[in-house]
Amino acid sequence: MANSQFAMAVHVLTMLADNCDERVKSSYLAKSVNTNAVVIRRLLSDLHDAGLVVSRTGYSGGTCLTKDPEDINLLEIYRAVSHGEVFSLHRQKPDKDCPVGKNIESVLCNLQKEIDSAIGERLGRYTLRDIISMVRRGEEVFA
Amino acid sequence: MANSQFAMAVHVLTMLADNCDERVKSSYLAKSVNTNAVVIRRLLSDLHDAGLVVSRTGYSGGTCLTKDPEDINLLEIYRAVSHGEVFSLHRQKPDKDCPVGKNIESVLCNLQKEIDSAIGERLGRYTLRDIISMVRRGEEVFA
DNA sequence: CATAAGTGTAACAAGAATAGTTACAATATG
DNA sequence: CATATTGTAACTATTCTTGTTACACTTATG
Repeated sequence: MANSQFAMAVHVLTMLADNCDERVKSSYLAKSVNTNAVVIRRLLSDLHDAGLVVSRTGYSGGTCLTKDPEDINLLEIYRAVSHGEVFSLHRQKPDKDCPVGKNIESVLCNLQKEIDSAIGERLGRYTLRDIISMVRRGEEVFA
Repeated sequence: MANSQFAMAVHVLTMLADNCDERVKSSYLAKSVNTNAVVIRRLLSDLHDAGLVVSRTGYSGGTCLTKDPEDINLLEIYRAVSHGEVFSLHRQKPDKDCPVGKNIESVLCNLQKEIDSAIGERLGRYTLRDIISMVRRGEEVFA
């Protein structure tokens, strides 16, 4: 199944950035993302582990960013929620008796790293502040 | 489940490049990749659609490359087998009544395109010939 | 021309990952 | 104490990829 955690994470963090002054509830985020509040809380748990948000339980609980939106870049978000790589290596180990099978994995593994770093470089260019600006510009454009 | 089509495709095409002079059988490829021959034939079908290989049925049938290895770059291979993007957008459409929900998708969609083009740029740097060289170098190193 | 060795592909089962749902303990406010 | 909220476990549902079986069709060869 397609993994939409990064999309949801950016969405959620943008909402939090847009409500820096208050604790935002998972049910509120869930409504905007159009999913279940538990799904949001699981996502927030990962973002918390990455040090991006902090939550409070109980009455008037909710979640806030730990930093200013301009200090959170998309690479951090990507790293916080994405397990795995751009493309996967072989599911079953190739045949070591074949000259190609024997070495193809390490070649692909290096390639994987190179692609990942290219993605990281690109994602690192944008902060949550940029996303907010783009979202707001979109609002004007399509209003 | 993790998608390993690109890894398998590079593996298979490398094998074909290593055996340019003969028609290679799906069972032979399957043994090196360590999977079922039908899985290989399905993959070859995609590669055929992309114009990278040509097959022949019947007795002494099999598959060959359509071009020299130096004329096939990794981006073509990636495009031939990968459906979908680096990260997925929302599974359910976000709430259009929320200012963020309303616009976040188009922002993420543009980001998706930008990341994809970064990947494409990087993959375009390498040809199948480069992969063969790397595989061979690996052979010497670990022999 | 019969047989053997292939590909192409459909149909289905198996496996794995993501997301959705329910339930409930723990926690904080008033 | 009553209420609202998070955190998380457990289970189900959905979706995607891979593996397997089966078989029609194609080609070379004796």
